[in-house]
Amino acid sequence: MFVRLGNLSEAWYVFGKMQERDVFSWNVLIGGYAKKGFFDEAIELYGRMLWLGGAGVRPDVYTFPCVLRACGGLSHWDRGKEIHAHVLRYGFESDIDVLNSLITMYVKCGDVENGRVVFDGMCKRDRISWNAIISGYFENGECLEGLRLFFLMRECCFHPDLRTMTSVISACEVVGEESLGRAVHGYVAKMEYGADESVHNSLIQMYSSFGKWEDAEKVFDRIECKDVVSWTSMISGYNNNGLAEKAIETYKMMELEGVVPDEITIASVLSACASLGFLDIGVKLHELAEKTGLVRYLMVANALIDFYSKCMSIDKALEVFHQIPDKNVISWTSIILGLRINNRSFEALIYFRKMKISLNPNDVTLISVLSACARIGALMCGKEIHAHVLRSGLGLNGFLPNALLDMYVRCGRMVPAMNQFKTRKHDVAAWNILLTGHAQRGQGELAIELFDKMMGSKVNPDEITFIALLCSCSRSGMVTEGLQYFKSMKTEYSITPNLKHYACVVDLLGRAGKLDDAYEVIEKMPMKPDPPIWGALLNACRIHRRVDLGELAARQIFGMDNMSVGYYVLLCNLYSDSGKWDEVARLRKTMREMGLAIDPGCSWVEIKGTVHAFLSGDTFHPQIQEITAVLRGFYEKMKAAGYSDPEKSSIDEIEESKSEVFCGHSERLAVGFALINTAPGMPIWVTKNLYMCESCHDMIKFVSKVVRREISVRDTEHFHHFKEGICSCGDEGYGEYLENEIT
DNA sequence: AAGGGTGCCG
Repeated sequence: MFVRLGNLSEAWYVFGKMQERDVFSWNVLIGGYAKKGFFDEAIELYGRMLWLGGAGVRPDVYTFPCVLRACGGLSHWDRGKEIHAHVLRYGFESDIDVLNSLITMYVKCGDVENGRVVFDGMCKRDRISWNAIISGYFENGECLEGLRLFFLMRECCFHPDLRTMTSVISACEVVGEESLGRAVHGYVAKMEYGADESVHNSLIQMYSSFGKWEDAEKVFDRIECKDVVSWTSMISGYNNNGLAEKAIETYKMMELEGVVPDEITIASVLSACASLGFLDIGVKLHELAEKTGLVRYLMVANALIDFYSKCMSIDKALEVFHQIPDKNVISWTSIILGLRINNRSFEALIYFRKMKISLNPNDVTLISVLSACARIGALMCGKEIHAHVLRSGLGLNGFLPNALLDMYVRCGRMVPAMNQFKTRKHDVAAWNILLTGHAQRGQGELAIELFDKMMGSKVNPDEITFIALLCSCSRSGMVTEGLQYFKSMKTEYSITPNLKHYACVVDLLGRAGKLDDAYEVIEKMPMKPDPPIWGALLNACRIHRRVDLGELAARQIFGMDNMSVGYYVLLCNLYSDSGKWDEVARLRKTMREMGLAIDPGCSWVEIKGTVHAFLSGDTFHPQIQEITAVLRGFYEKMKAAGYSDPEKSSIDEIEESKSEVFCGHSERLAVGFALINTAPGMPIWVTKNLYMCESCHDMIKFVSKVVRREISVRDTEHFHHFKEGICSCGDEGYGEYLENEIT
């Protein structure tokens, strides 16, 4: 009685008082513990029964299933094997229930082979035997063998039940058997009792994973009593098919229906908010999770980190991260990636070091860290990860090889990049990474050569391929070629140009001085131009000092309620380059009133494997006195050689520019620091988060000549390679980059 | 028995 009431301690007490304990009383107790999930206790009791039970007490057809279930639940293979021996010793080798539970035990311990041996040895089998072995194969990843047995089951005239069908449906999903999945769906629809929620839920999941979200929707709509799993399956189905808006709509409907979300629902909806940048809805979900206590689930906290990061609220993400008591790999990976996305790659590397103390990074972690290394030119750190990848064998598939390739390309190391490229089969992304590398160096000819090679290798170009290609043409002034490729996108490769391609074309024409043509492209394009398109025009107007058209572009951008500082800076530079100082002052005032802060310039330089970061106007660096002295020395020499400062006042980095002597720009500081801390003659590699200014460009050119060192500065757009007083960009921001490999 | 959080190249 007490067992049935769930009061096990009371039952144990009564059991202890009993004078005579027969098999039945042992069974009741063992079964009670096993059913409640107290598997250790159940196994312990079974042991006592054998030792203390006395001559008359032997395990029977009821005892074995209970204790085997406990072994399966704990994945105690050794114990299970021992009990298998007991089954044979006590003569139950032909009892169907006992053998069925043996199959289940082996399967749960991950040993489907021994389960199969038991199954094959049975002289009679029932539906449960078939279910046990079939779902065993599915659970252990051998879906094909499971499906084979499923067909065999029907040949043997056993009718599968709903449980069988649920596993079969998820097996179809795993092996990607869409037509079989559809057939199973048809079969289920004709089943005697009709399908239940779990069958429908797995159908939703299966169709979603095939990208057939409309079919998933049909199944979902037909479910009469949708439970939390049905709703969540549909939400994540939309999510995985890139329909985050629909995912959020579905969640709202679920709320209206009064279904209570659980931790998985919250995580899925947060993921939808993250991809859409819906800060307010996500914040509400956060509040809900706090109120209901669901934040305690690691999955929810991790989803929150990702959500805040992608909504550019990295400080909130950090707050959530630091509140997690036991962070797992995903928590760390999410915060590292979040810092990377929010332009805080330097800190991302610091978090990676901290993480490694207690946890082993996985492939996704390494991809995120490599991406951070690529942003700040942390070559040594990237190489360290490369070594780790080779040691761990993680790098053979997935995104890791391309992440390594990207890291080498962005760090300017083309030789290891090409080695990385050559060692493996390349997909579109790999080609795109190399193309992007050429675009950054303004190597239009090389980009076209590479594109031809790519076409020769039967890899289909995608939309990103054309962005890289158009970019390369634009930076090299190859207008005709660029326009030709733009046209061929649709005609030859059936890729419809998107907003980004149009932005490239506007840039292509604009940079070449064909400003009116660029404007015409914008006017005639089939979709509504977005801020980056007008931004490309504005930038072209800045280069060619066309105030009227630039103002028109700026009005369009500001009319779209855009809060990005970059466009204000561009307009400001257009005014200052054109000598319109009143307008500059007016615009700066507006910016101050709007509370728009200009991103601080930041440069990084890696010395002996350590990345050093410099902010513009940095005065706190321990070696700042020395750095300033060195730079001042060069400045004096330059002036003596007849150099005069450029007239314009750039507000790219700091408002009160100290341009007369020493502008304090971060790339200068980084170069100065590297000069002091590396051996003479050694090359210097600097990475910067904004564009280089003209005065720094002049100065570094001069420095490269005086100290006879090669200096590379990679800014957001180009690689500048300074050697003997000449820059690879040809002082135009574009030009030939001389490949010069130093590792 | 069914649903889940992190990912390269504009």
